[in-house]
Amino acid sequence: MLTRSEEDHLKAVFALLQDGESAFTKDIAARLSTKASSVTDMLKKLAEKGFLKHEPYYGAKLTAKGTAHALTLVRKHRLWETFLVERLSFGWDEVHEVAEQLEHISSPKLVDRLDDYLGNPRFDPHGDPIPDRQGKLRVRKTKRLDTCTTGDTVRIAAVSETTDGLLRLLDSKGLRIGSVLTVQELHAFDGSMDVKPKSGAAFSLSKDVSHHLQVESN
Amino acid sequence: MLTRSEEDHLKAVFALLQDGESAFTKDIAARLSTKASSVTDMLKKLAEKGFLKHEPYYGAKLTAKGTAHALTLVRKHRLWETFLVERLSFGWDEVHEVAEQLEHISSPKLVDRLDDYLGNPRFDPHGDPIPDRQGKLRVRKTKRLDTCTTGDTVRIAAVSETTDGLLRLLDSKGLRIGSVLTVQELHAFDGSMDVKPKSGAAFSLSKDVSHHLQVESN
DNA sequence: AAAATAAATTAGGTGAGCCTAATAAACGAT
DNA sequence: ATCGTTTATTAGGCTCACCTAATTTATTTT
Repeated sequence: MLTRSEEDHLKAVFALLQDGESAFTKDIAARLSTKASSVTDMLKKLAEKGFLKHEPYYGAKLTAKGTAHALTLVRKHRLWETFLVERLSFGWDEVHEVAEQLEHISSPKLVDRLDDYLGNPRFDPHGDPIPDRQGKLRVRKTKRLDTCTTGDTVRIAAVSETTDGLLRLLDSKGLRIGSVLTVQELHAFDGSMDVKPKSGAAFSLSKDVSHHLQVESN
Repeated sequence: MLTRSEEDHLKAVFALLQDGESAFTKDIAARLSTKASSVTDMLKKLAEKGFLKHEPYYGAKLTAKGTAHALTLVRKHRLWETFLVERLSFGWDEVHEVAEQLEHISSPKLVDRLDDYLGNPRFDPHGDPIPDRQGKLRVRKTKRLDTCTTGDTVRIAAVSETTDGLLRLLDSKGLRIGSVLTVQELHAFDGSMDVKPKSGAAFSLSKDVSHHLQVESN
């Protein structure tokens, strides 16, 4: 059994590895708002328990066991978010903290029943894929909005950074998962782009925003 | 903010006081499977924080603040049990441990939304009353089955000790909340009684069992 | 390649929440 | 009323998950 803190560290490692390279001590610490030395302690413990490999000074890599456990956490987190939004009418921008607590509830039966109750959803309210019972992640072929070019018409599939600020900004523009929009113009000097939603007036999105929107071709 | 352990101690005190007299150190320790000395520590802390009054050697009494907080815990526990049984098809005898975890999730919004989602139920699957948003407990006038006499026809309203053993025993006899039965004969020598369900053959219930069944007149 | 810088680890300390053992208080029986 | 038993508290110690400060390793700059 893992403690809540151990699970948080495991999830942080998993999340960092998802985004590309190694998970470094300082990045894990930043993500969890703790200090590097605390992270080192934890990495040693998790390595001893067989959830990851810790290469001192070169970060951590997950073992199969660690990946499997991290996926159950992601599964729980996203299922609870789905429950909160779809059944309890929470806004998609206010579910994160609560799901952060709920994901640590330990009851395999509960997770699977919840999954069935929600109709075995494939994606959560942010458009992120929900691992299935076996821990398989179904991925979609998406690209970042900031890699699109003029004329592309795409559907928003996911938001990769779920900060309150970004989520509220999107909400204020009327954007959500599934929104369809066309790229109208690219501004090279600051990376911003003008986009036009299917219905409504065009507006501008900064690079900061478009970088975090995963889209699929329409 | 209270820690999980503090909340567990608070709830134990509340539960003991419900059943009558003072909450003594040893009883709290027994309920939480810890040692008396640990409980003393915790009682001091909770007293300092204003949730209870600790009279050394004479147990603990809750303050208004303590009672209010305990009631929010009871509310959460019973709402989650209701959710698990009514929405996720859990058996009423397998929800306790999970609800024990869920009750510590801290989000007032979540509790109230869940309450609405479930249709503001007044009683949980064990027949115990669910405190409302203001912490008010609606009580029913019930008596224990072992205080009934021959000829009484009553409906099972609640089970006061929710051990797995007792719940399964009831299940095996076909008894549940709402079951109606008639007292047929009392056996003074061991306190057992013969009861006949509305449909089906009569059987015997030990004092141990009838003592924990809260019933209301039919 | 030596020096400066950045990052990670180690060493050592703290508070929370538990424990055991020792002591003190309350209670029940004679 | 005193003795013996039960129960509670205190004293002191342990582990866990954090911290700061010191040290070591890796990387970048010159």
